[in-house]
Amino acid sequence: MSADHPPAAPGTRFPAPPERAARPAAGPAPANGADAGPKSERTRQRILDAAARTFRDKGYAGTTLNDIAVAALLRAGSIYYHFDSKERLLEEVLDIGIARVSAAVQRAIEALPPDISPTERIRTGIEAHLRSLLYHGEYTSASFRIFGQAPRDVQSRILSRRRAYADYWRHMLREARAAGEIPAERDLGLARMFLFGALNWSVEWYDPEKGALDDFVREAAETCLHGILAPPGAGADGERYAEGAGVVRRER
Amino acid sequence: MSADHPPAAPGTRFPAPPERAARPAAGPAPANGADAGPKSERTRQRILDAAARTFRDKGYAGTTLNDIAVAALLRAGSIYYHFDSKERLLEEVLDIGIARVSAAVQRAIEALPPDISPTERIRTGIEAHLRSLLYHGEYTSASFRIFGQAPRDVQSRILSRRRAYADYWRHMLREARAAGEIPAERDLGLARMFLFGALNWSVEWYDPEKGALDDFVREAAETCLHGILAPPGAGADGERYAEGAGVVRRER
DNA sequence: GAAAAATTCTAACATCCGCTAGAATTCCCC
DNA sequence: GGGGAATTCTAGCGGATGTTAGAATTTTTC
Repeated sequence: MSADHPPAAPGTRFPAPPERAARPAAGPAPANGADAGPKSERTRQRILDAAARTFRDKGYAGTTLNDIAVAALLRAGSIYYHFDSKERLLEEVLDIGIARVSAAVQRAIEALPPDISPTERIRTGIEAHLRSLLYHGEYTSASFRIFGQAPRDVQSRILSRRRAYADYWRHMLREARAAGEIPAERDLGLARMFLFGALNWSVEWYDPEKGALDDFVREAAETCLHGILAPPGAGADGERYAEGAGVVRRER
Repeated sequence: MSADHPPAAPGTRFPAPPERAARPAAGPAPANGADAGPKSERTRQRILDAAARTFRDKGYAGTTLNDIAVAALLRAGSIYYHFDSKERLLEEVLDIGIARVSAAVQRAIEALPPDISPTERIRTGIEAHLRSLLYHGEYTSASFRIFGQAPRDVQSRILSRRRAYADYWRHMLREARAAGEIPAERDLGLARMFLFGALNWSVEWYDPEKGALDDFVREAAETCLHGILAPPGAGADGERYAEGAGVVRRER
């Protein structure tokens, strides 16, 4: 929005590099573990993180390389040492995003006892999907929020991963129907897209201040599975429909 | 993407104005009805239409005034005769968008018999909302798709109208609960946001080629009201859960 | 601690963007 | 059909943007 780095006064070599800020502390030795790579691979991470957050907040076209650079504590030109272009940066953010959601959901479901019902698998999937979007989900939320803004060729390169994730859900829903837990008339494609819509839209309005994520996620799954109207699956006793139930509870 | 209007060859006055294309046919006399205004108010409309479509497709920051101008069959500078700035153009598109959805939903619901159940009112609202998004809905879909990309001050100026629409739904949901048609434990705020999410996300994927809008809209309401799992409200006979129901019907 | 490799910075280029001034053209009314 | 108003166009300004080249600096290696 504003000029962040005015040109150096002539004679001065460095015009106050943007808060060189605590040179990542480095630690004893990067141990070459999972992500604390060879050396200043750390910078790459910092740029990616900054890009994910900025893309998510300002959109793709609305984000400047300088925005990202400022957030990553370096200058715009330096980004090109780590990434070929703004497009590739976007591509990687999008890719990491779905990969994480996909992994989180799969992991959560595979951790369930093998004989659990398809419905419970779906419920777990919903909760995991939401969690990965809303809890430290800069990549995941960016991935869903700005996919539609990405250039065509980036979209198509990301598409295979997205398709795989969709297939995973398609499969789950079919199993639920095969088990007789989804009525035969229900259009599974539509149901799946509406489910994605309900879940993904939450990044537009969810406010972590407003309540515990656990409660939110549980209630969310309930609403998706049983709809706005229907009674919660468990008890199914008619009393819940008793007159006078119109008291406002904790509506936002 | 590419340079659409190369500078005029010196000596040539007009470098082929971009397909002056069938000067809107004009008709006998504008009759000064609802929207066929005084005179070249028509141009204003053309610009607005082009802006709605382009904003929706490319996002706000991703849209150039030249993009809009090309789609509206004039040059970028001419837009300023009708609108003060790109921001105001956006503002008007967003405003028209919610106004239309809001009006369509309200109209549909008010056309119902007065003694109809809250549930049926909600169902009608869902169908009307979807219809106004998906059928010739350049403004409506733009309004929901790019609101989050709009500059803060534009958002806040649009907010009152959006809030009014949200209140309308809040009211309907409360009445449904008061009538005992929504269980007391259901969080109405969450339900409403999930509903909006499911509906609004449809502009990201709905393909009019894939089937009649009427069928789509009906099935959509059913899914939102009763969830993915529950049986369709009408019959409620258990047979629908019969074994072997896992045949794929018309999944996308 | 010096040489080599890796990383970051500066400065600039070419392009495009939103926007404006003023000339050119078109429209409309009498 | 002539004249004044309405509308559109051209041309360009100032600034921002993605990107690049090469110098400067830091880090690593011996």
